[in-house]
Amino acid sequence: MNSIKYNIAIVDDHPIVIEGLKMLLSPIENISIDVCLNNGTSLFGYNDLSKLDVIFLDVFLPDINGIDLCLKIKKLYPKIVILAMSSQSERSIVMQMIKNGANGYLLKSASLEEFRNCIDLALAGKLAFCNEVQALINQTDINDLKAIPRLTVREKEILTLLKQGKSTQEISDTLFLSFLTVQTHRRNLLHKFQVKNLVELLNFVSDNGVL
Amino acid sequence: MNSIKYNIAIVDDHPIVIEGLKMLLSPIENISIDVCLNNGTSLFGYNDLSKLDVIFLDVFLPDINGIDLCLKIKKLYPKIVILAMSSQSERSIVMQMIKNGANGYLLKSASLEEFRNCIDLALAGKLAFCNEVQALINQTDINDLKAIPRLTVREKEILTLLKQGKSTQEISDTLFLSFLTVQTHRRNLLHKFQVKNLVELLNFVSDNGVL
DNA sequence: ATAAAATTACCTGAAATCAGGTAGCTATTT
DNA sequence: AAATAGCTACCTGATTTCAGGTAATTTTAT
Repeated sequence: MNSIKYNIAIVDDHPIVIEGLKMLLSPIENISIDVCLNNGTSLFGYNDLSKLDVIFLDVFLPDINGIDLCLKIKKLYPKIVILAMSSQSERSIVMQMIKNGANGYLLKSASLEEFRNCIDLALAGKLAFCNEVQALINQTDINDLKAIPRLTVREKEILTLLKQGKSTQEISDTLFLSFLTVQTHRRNLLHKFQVKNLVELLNFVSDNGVL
Repeated sequence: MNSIKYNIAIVDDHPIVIEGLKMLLSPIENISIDVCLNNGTSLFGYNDLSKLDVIFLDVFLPDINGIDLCLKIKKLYPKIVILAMSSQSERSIVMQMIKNGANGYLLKSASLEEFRNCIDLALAGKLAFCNEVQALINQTDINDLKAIPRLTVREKEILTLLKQGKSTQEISDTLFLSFLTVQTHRRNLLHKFQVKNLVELLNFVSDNGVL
């Protein structure tokens, strides 16, 4: 056997999942698990990032949004195959992940056969989805028409505080901004998301994993 | 070595987690993994249930609530050690699980060392928690002092609509009530839950599984 | 049967949100 | 150098929420 070895990285904040993946990947001969990380930022501290062929990427990480992380990696190294993993199967998240260049999407509830199939497909350079996600992709959903707006840093800050139940006054106090400025940001957020009040905004945000 | 072998069962709907646990448990000599299941009901179809010593039990299962399942198992076989596992660390859930007889609670984000420690502790018949959960248990939480108020039927109806982002006017229209009546109910809800605005109310409701 | 709880509804007034507009300043990109 | 995007801040006015009170009617429980 002189076949090329694929260099693999696993990024997941659940050590137990990393172990499971190792177990799953160990019988496959032409791969080597180079590095396992439990957060997103340390990936950029990894020296041999450019040498990686495949990254197993958890969508929900403690530090960085997996969706944004995927885009960052792909911008730097478009050739790296990214296989997204998560526990929940929210259509919008799957779609965003694919839009950001992910080569596949696996639910952690997928069977071992599905995992193996997806790994094979991904190594072969194809898009790979577990059954449940595949079904999700096939159905055309209404929520897709409503694109998820891109938020600025300030807007994210304010949105986070709104989520905690803070009032405009409290937000302006904590961020050292004018009351009127915060009002403007709130209005812009409602407008961007096409919703009519704060609760609808927060519902959309949590349903679509915006933050 | 003629030490007694512990009979272990793993109940989790994520095959990858089962693999991870197998990997983790495999080096430990005095245990044998008897059965791995991906749902709760099939546990009762398992013939040698009474012979089990330890069950690793996922809290969120597709068919049965892990909290209820724990109680059922403990009623039938109080001697079986149950180690609960979940991804989220919600205090109320951890507390309920312990109340229902669980011998430990592990987050899937716990380190491998924490897993090993907890397994050792549990096998020794002690309560076992990962660090994060232990911290959760130690802190006397404000939410505990704040007892969950009992809601009337009407209040539940209105709360459900508020959760959907409906305004007072919309609620009064859908429930055929006066605008002023709905206002009164809203005020009563805010007062009952000791919160200052709608978002805080809805946060409390979803954090404590009120509805 | 009577008490307690729930539901409905109103009044008043303060506070906050929502909606439209404008506008200066800064940083970044082309 | 000019254009674009982001952040800041103000004005006005309508609408909604929040907070206090009272009170009649209906339902539920003892």
